[in-house]
Amino acid sequence: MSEKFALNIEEKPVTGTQSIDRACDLMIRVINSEDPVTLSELVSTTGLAKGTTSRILSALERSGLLARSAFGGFESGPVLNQFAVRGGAYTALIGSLTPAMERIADITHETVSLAVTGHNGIDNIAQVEGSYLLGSRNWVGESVPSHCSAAGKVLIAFGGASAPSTLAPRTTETITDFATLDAHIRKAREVGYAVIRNELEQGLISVAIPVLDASNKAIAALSVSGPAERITPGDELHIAQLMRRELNQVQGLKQEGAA
Amino acid sequence: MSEKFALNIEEKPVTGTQSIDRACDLMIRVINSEDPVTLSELVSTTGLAKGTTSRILSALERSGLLARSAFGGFESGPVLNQFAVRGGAYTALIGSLTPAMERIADITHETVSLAVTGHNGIDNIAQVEGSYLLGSRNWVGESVPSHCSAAGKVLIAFGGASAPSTLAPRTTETITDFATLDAHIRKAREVGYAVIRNELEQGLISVAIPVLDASNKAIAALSVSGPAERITPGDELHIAQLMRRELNQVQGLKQEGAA
DNA sequence: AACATAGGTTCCAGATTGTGAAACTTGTCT
DNA sequence: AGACAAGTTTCACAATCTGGAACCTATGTT
Repeated sequence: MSEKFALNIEEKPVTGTQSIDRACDLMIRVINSEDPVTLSELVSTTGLAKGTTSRILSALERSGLLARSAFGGFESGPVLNQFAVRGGAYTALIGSLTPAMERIADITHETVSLAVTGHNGIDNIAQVEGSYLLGSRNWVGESVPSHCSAAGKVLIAFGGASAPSTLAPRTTETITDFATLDAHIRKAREVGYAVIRNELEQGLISVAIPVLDASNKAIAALSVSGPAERITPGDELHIAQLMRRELNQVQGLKQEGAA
Repeated sequence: MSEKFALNIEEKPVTGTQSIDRACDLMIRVINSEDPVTLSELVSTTGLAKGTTSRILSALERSGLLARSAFGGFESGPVLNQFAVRGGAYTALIGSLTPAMERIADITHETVSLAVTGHNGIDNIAQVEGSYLLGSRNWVGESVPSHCSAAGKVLIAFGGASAPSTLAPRTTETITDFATLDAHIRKAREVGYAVIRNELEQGLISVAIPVLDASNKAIAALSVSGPAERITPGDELHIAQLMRRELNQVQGLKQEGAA
């Protein structure tokens, strides 16, 4: 009944951190950009005053989080780059699952991906290429909406993500109403895997299973993706079973059936 | 002549960013820590008020830069972890030099390291192990002072870093006066490589050459490290020449002899 | 069960701090 | 030279952040 309202309640006032929020916003814009971002670009995209932006960026630079590129513009600084070479927080997870992902890629010849719940959608954190020439490009480091990715659906189904507040369409087949999404989530919870067919991009099929922790909560999603010509509806179950089988070989992830 | 003064002038007033400076400090403490850091720990180490710390950390969490660990405490958040899997700013450099580093390790059997100028010293960003059992441990992600590392000396000598303001001793042989350091820097500039013998740690020898950009400015340093028993003073030149030879094979780094 | 403690969040009055317009540099193109 | 673009600094003002204290809420103790 409260579905109509459930989405708008997110807003909280949150005060006392204006400058920090602005600094975070600037920093994220800089590190998420391929190329260095100039002060003026940031001024025009954020709408902040030029002086304010300059002052904040200088502070971020002083701390080493950001740096000025030799050719002008801001980019990630030594502190963050150093953090990156250490590998971030996902290293252990990626390391333990890579062998399984490689075996799955060997068998299916399709691209195998690992994704986690991110700050704004589902984040792809690792990928192993299949042998087909036609396959997914490398999308490590990118995010996709949870309602139109197989990984997103299983993560929602198994408690690893919450449903998005808006269902933006990506194709004509993207799920755009909550009732349908809910049906897919329930189905995923029932059968243990989720599928997208043309919902993220025309012709792209993806099958995902959850990576569960000791309490059966999803901490990540493992998926196989390929073109509709190769992955038929009849293949979905087999792919899911194959992934489950390989994942069960992996040590130290969960104790099966901790009821 | 002005050497006596040159060191104390660093201090600038810098105002208008108190809260951002504090946020950066907290963030850096969190991401540089192995394990999640709790609010109370941060309160006691920084001396900030509890309420202030809580508010700042919440803002950082809200932005996705930090996150709360499932077991309590703060750790790197999805935005930074995602940045890390994309590889940070050093990916291209590491990728292009890794083959050369592996060949050097094959030939010398010693540990080969790549380092850049960091926010606070020299940052090790990649390493290839030699075959000896006795060798350097993996110090990727760690920093060393520039005056007692071979990488630091060449980076200073070839314009990639500035000399440190204080020369803290690490061993009895660490250079602690600027005149001696200056002599080493000049020598490095002259012969094209730098050496440390017991200056960082007793028994540790390291030979480094600069990785130059198109304008002959050092952007990184390549080094070979091993125990004094294996790397004699007579070996230093050969190691440097070997590294230079392998580095010259690498495409796209610089045009040799650009006036 | 009541109590105590630790770890964290929220509140609020007050002034320190951050703000933004404009002036000022610095560098680049015509 | 002159004009322009990009970035930094200045300054008066008040909005924003501060920090102490009160307030939660688990967890452990008697």
